[in-house]
Amino acid sequence: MSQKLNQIFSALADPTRRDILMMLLEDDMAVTDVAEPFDMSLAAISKHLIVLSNAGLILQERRGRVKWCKLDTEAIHAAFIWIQSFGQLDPMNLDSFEEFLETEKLLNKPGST
Amino acid sequence: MSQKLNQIFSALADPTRRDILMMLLEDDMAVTDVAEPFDMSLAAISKHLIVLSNAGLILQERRGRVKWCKLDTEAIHAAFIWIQSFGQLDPMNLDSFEEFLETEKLLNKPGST
DNA sequence: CTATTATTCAACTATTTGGTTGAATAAAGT
DNA sequence: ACTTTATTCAACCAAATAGTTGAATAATAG
Repeated sequence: MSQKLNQIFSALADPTRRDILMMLLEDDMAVTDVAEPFDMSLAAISKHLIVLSNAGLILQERRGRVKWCKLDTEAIHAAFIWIQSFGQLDPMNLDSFEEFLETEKLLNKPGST
Repeated sequence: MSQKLNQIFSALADPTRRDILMMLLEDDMAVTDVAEPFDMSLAAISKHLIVLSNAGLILQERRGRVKWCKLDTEAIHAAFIWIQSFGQLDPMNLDSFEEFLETEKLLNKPGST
């Protein structure tokens, strides 16, 4: 579980990989097509895709000589849940929650207890 | 912005650092107290705290010879927003959304277009 | 002033990461 | 069969990461 979160967060820590995920939001893609917009070798993209796959952020399925990549929501969901549970952020009221935290920050100076 | 997300996610990718954040959820702590439960040198924890601080996940404030660490919600909020915008996850309806995605998975096989 | 406590710095090490290139494999197309 | 297309493998490299230890700095206590 902790190990899985390690993989998910470190996969998300790379901007190329986040871009890939965004691209896959549009549609499933072959490895070559994923690589196309990047100024980077195909092998490098292939490695990024393996990292994403190991983290459970994408699924890869070979069809003939093409390997299709598609989003897998499982991992992103796990990350989402972790962050959500962290500090009981209320996603429906982020703005007001933010205000609350701003107030907290002012009131709850370190050492004030 | 992208750079900030890099820092936030890679800070969250380490289990020691996630543990530290969880500890700080309880209360603000001095560096030495943060280090106490870990089987690791103080210097190592100090470095982890600097990583968390650089990512904007915590704030550190020196009071006398003690440096207090407290959560900063700014960064976790940014990560939350990124993930939330990703795939338009509706946090209030995660279960039904999950079901939706399961259905999508079955219908939207790669190469089905 | 001296000792103690809290924290960081500096130097070093091992491992991981993100990239490269060229060769290898796999599946079609002709 | 031969060629092209899609992807990965293997070997390599530079930089970053996570840890160590011992010395240095900073502030408080006696």
